[in-house]
Amino acid sequence: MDAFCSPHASVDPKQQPKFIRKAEYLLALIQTQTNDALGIPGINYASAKSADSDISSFDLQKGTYNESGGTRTGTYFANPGGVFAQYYARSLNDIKLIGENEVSKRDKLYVASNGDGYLNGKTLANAFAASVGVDNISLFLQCVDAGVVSRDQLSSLKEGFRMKSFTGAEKERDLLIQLLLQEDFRASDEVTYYRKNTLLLFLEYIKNQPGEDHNVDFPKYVYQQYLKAPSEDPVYAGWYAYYLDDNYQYQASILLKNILGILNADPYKDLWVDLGALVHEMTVGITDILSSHGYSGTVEQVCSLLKEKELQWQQVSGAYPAMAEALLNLFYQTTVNESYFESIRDIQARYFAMSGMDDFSRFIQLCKEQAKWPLEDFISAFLEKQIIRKHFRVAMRKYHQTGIASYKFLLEDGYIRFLDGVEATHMDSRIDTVADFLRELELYNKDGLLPLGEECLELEGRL
DNA sequence: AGAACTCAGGTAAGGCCATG
DNA sequence: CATGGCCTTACCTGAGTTCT
Repeated sequence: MDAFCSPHASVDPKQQPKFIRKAEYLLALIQTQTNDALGIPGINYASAKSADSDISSFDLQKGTYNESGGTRTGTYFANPGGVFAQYYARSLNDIKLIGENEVSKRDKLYVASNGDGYLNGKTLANAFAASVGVDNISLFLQCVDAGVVSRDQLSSLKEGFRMKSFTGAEKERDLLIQLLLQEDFRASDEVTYYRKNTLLLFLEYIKNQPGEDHNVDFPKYVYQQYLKAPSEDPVYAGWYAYYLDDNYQYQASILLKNILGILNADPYKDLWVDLGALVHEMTVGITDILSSHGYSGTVEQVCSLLKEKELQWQQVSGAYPAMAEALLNLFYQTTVNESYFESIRDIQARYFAMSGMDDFSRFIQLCKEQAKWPLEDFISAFLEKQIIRKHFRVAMRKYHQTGIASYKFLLEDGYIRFLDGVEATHMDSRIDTVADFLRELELYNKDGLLPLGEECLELEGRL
């Protein structure tokens, strides 16, 4: 952005995506010269071009816009604004590295931010420029301007644009660490450090898992810590609530997936099925399995049975065992976390209010309200209202808004009919991405915390 | 109401690795 | 070496939200 804005400050913002796309494509071409190009956007397209020995120099215009001027097909990346607009711009704006200058009502120009108390984009851009080197920067910009790059030029550019290492770029690395640990950009008057505290919590997690597989679930770790010592800290509490909610969404998706599986198999395949009868049949199938494991009676009674013993996990196959296990998991989590109900609800209201998602605190509330219900009544009502009708309601709302149908089944006049399949997958906190970033910054490695990581914890009084 | 925007999960290709 | 299942990576679709 800094390179684009300084010499081109008065340029029509419509030109900016063209600059961005050429620069991104050029960067991908440069990475084809290295043998460590994993994670570089557009690398497949760039590699294919690079492998074509008939090409002696690369046309950046051709790689970024197809013959009809579109970007969707035949270019390095489909999104018109490039990787920058699709993945990075919103986040960079949130952390104040870039801003948007409104040129006209419709057109905005991305600019590197300049001052205002946060680490700003210009400072970081300058450190990056120093890491890459003046000669490489000017050659890079020269190629983008000319719209063409030769194999020789790519080969000399690869020395400067090393995407995976901060060796020789310590200033830039230290600024990035500073960036991660600075105050959150404020949406309100309250000063917060949720990002910093999450990152420090992650480093503590690494520190406390010496020699273990660092891909072990971070949210689960925080959840377990919270159960040992409940904390008012919104970062602890937030990840605790996140974990519970994630689990709820996962178990609910297992229920939906299996309902769809039952609908899509004999004897219901391609038929309209009486919803009430179907729900009854599924409930019988599930409660038979639960009672064979000793879980029966009222909701209250099942929950207190779970209080007695640790939930035993087994490999299960078949729709009803999977559904029974999913429901048992939710009852178990309810039992374990019930005493924190008020604080979970408070966390949801304060920090996740915008998500608009069904959350686990509602499930706990259902269990409280329907504590005296027989288990089969609770399960029937839950499957019908919270799983089946819930999906239909959401799909219908989307259809009203957009005209795009996403129904997995049809529901009419008390009858249900399968339409399409869906798989149960984990929601994901994307903590892996955070982990990669902290590792690249040399805060830790596979053996554990590194001196820089120790230093971060020490500076923040976490040792 | 419809366009525009944002992002998370889906998908497929390709690499890795165990097995025989 | 061949086979095939599993995992990771690169890219894109389309769900859901917000703007006009």
